[in-house]
Amino acid sequence: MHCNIKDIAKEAGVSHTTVSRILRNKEGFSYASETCEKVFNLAKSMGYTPNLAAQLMRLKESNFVGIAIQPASSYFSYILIKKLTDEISALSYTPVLIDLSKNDISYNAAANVRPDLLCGIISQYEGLTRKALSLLRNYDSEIPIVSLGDDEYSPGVRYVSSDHAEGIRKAINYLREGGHENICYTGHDGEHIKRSVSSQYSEKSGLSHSEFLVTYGKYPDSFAAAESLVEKILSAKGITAALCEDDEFAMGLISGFAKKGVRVPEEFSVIGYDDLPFAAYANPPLSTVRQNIPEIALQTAKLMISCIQANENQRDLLPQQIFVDTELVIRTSSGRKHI
Amino acid sequence: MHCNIKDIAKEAGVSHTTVSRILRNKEGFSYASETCEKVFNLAKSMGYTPNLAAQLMRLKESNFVGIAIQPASSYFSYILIKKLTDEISALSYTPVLIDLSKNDISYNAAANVRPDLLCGIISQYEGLTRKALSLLRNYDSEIPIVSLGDDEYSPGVRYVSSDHAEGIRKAINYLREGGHENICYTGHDGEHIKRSVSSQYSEKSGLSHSEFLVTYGKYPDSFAAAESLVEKILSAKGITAALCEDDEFAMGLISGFAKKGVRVPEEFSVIGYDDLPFAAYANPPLSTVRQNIPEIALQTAKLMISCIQANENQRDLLPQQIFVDTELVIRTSSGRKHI
DNA sequence: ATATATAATGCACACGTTAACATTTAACAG
DNA sequence: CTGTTAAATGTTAACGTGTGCATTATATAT
Repeated sequence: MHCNIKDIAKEAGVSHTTVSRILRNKEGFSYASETCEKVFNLAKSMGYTPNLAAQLMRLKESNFVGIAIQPASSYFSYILIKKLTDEISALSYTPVLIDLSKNDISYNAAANVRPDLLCGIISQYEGLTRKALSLLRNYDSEIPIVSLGDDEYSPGVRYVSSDHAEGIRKAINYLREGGHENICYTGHDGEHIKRSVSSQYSEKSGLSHSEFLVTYGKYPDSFAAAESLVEKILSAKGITAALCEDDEFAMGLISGFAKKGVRVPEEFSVIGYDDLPFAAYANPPLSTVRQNIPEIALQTAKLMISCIQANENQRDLLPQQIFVDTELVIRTSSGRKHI
Repeated sequence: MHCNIKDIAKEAGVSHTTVSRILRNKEGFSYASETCEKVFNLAKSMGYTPNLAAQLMRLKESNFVGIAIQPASSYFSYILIKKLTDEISALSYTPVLIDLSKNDISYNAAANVRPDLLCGIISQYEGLTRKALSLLRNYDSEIPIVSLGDDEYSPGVRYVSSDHAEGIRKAINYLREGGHENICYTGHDGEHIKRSVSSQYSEKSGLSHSEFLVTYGKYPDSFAAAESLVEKILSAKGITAALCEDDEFAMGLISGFAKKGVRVPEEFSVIGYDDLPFAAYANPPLSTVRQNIPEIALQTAKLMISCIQANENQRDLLPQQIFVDTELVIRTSSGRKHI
């Protein structure tokens, strides 16, 4: 059997309180150094580890950080989530993947982890953040939320995001300098869109709203959505370059062009977004806007834990948004306008 | 504040025991239907949810299923893990990502979730399974482990895996029928290899050991590893086709060939493995052996939960291994031998 | 009418931990 | 020698839940 602090106390000839205070090295208490040593040694030799359930019940604060992920996720999301769980673990917190879509409040044995057991929530996009907020309201809980990706609309929710406006502007400027006059921004305006293709970007990045070409309806992934957009792009005469929502979309577009006999980059320039692992190995290798995933994960984890550990006053000092720089990576799928 | 069963009891004019037994609808107790109704209604209107920490402490069994993931993961792993967490959630258990590489036993406040809090562990490959087993031994815990991918060597560990021997055989047979006589199986023999490229498969799938061409050393991903293998393949004269460890490797290989001016599939046939989302949109579209990820996830989750819920006798009846069928998907990166 | 079963409930404790509130001893100032 | 302070430790209660062991009232069997 697994031992507890009372077992150690009995063995050491002290009270279990003493053991608790020494092992958790509570400040404000002075213990004889020999007592401390005895307790530490016994804890080690007896293989003691604290009972997390009891701690949780007593302290009413866990080290579980909930990560709300969307049902259908892109490669980008997966990589980001993985990095994020690593960073959270590294900060001595425990990442728990929570499924907010099924997470109803019920008096039955808890199916999913509920907000009252978590010390913080990281949510993957606006929609989930709203869901999390409404759940928290039911629990009248005050645990902090950090959102991945920009969310201007959820009050009190901090977020970490790539600086998309700047990233898009860099790509557009590059294309314009290459002689492209008619550029479109392409993506999928579905339920699970990663970055909102909204007018806020058009202003910031110098695109007009008419330059947005997006797909609607259900597609299994970005690839399929992109392929379906090819006809639309070709029928809108004069467009010579596309900036895509993500690298998958770019690959789908190139695949669709290939089927129509349109050569990339000779006849059409395509720029992806994210710089996923496959981007450099695609045919042609993808020009793309790289998102700094490790940095996003690190900043998100740090902001989350800071929020958790801060008291109310300190929390006010923490940044409301953190923007992470992107990098334009030029490979072969884009070039100067030829025709 | 969040209410508990005593609050409900007071409101209903019954003892908290009554509330507990009714809400958890314990068999063997008969309660007046009006009492039941009153309690149910109060639980709902007061927004009651059980305190998981207290339940955990009292029952000494959690619904946390630990998922041990390797530090560097492939796209395949990410998709599988996501599906797996969905299935586990659907079965009313809570998936917790655990990082076994850092999970030491310590008397400090538990940094990561420890095995004694989990009701089961799913581990992603052999190496992690061994780590988990050794941790569990320290805790003298008997919680079940299910491994993803075949692991013949860990006693008592059940596993779910694609039938790789059959998958590889199908691909090899297809290539042979296409006139290819010299085929190589390529992959990366690194620390985090997904499927062990070992002699067990050569026998089962009809490949000789000399037909394995693998990379060694550190590479950031399968793509890079594959590119580095191109010279080796070309210098071993006569090889006209390669079956790859995964689709990333196949894409890397094709990219490497392109840089050397070798055309795929005209001069060389490449077959991937997994059928990742990008495979159909690669240029050329990838022939590949599809792994049925949803089915693997489903079977793994079901086996895990069955193990958890089974008593010792029932557990003996559960399958030791489950093999999931693969499917050969022929696209454009492979064809008949031309030269 | 008495014994027996069963429906309907309550009491009190235990799980392992932390914390508020003591208590004892020694040191040290006046 | 008394009063005060600090060092070093202990007592006890509490967190919310589930369960073993009662208890009461009612129905049914003999």
